[in-house]
Amino acid sequence: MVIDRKTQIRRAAQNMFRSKGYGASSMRDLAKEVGIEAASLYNHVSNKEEILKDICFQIAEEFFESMQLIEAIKGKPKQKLEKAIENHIEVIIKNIDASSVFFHEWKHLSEPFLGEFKQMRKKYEKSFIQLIEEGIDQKQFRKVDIKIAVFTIFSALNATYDLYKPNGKPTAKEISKNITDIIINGLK
Amino acid sequence: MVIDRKTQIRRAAQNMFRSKGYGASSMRDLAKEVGIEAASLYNHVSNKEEILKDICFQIAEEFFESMQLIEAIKGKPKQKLEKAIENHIEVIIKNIDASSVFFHEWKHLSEPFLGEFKQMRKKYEKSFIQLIEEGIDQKQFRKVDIKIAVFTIFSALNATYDLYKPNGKPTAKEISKNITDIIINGLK
DNA sequence: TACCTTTACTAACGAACGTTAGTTATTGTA
DNA sequence: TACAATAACTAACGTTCGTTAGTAAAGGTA
Repeated sequence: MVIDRKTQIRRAAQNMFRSKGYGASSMRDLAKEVGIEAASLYNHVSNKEEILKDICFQIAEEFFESMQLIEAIKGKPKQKLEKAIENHIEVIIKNIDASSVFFHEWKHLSEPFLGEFKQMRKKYEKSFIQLIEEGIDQKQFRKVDIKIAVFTIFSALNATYDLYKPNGKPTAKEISKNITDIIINGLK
Repeated sequence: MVIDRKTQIRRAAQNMFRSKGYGASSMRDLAKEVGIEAASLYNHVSNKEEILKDICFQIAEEFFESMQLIEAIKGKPKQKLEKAIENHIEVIIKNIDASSVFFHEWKHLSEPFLGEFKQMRKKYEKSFIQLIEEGIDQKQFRKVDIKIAVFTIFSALNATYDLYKPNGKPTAKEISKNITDIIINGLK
């Protein structure tokens, strides 16, 4: 399968930004990875930040889409939360480099993208908050501190980065199942 | 209280590395924050990486010390794990900027520090793994996938960064109690 | 064939980077 | 009072950075 230069640049950037960080990844490094000169990158992207912006916003899009599917479900909060976590982890795994950049490198965006980004993230968090509120209202969940719970869950989902190895064990499903299990049922 | 220049530099660096990242923090920025010229920094530190190294290794030291206290306790695994989590969060909160640097900027270390750092972290993780293994053996915990559990817990503890605001709500104790509660008992 | 678009190249720009050299003012100590 | 140490400064170094200008080769289209 042939992939075009822009995609090639994008993939190299995801990988490099993830492993070295945005600031430590130079356009020259990136060009070398792709196999062209640094100046040639500018035939495909307009500047360095655009690459970061595209990565961050595309992943944001994916998270949103997966959440919209959840909100359409007519199920109990517990099932919805389980599904939301599963979807979230799936998005991470399907875009393991890009989503790591999404989580850790967004702060290098400048305005107006930075503000827009933060807003989107807040909206996504709110969806999870509502899910847990619903669950508490319907007595499916204990009466936990919602804000702390949501941030704990979000952080816990980031374990995926340390756990997932392409084409290896544990599989995406196993990771998803186990993390969900710990969040819902705890260790005890 | 008078604090010496080196401490002043260290604190400014912790704060700047955390908010902008190591790569995006220049010695000139740092100097400005301290109120001196960039060159003057070199009267107090030998180079930029040394600052990062000192921050990372000092926090590593604190995590280790807190874990040694745990291992000396003669209690049940569940209590030990609870105490370990509590201590861990306490170290984070007591060094909120520095520990954030510890978690996110260590990758900018070069050898031999990088290798040494990774080794220390692995050792610390192993302590948690043993705690959970013990708990499963003694049937205080369910039979979860240990590796996934530990990484999930570690990640969950990082929620502290998003939750803790100096001299505000929620307090360190509240954060610690709630996160521990979710990890041990789950949402259900 | 003639032209346009695409994509690569080399060369270079100005800015910022970490760091060093050399100097000076201040302070503590003999 | 004389000397040494400390910590600040200015100036500059060589390097790397993101990016632009200008050009050439290749391929598609009229």
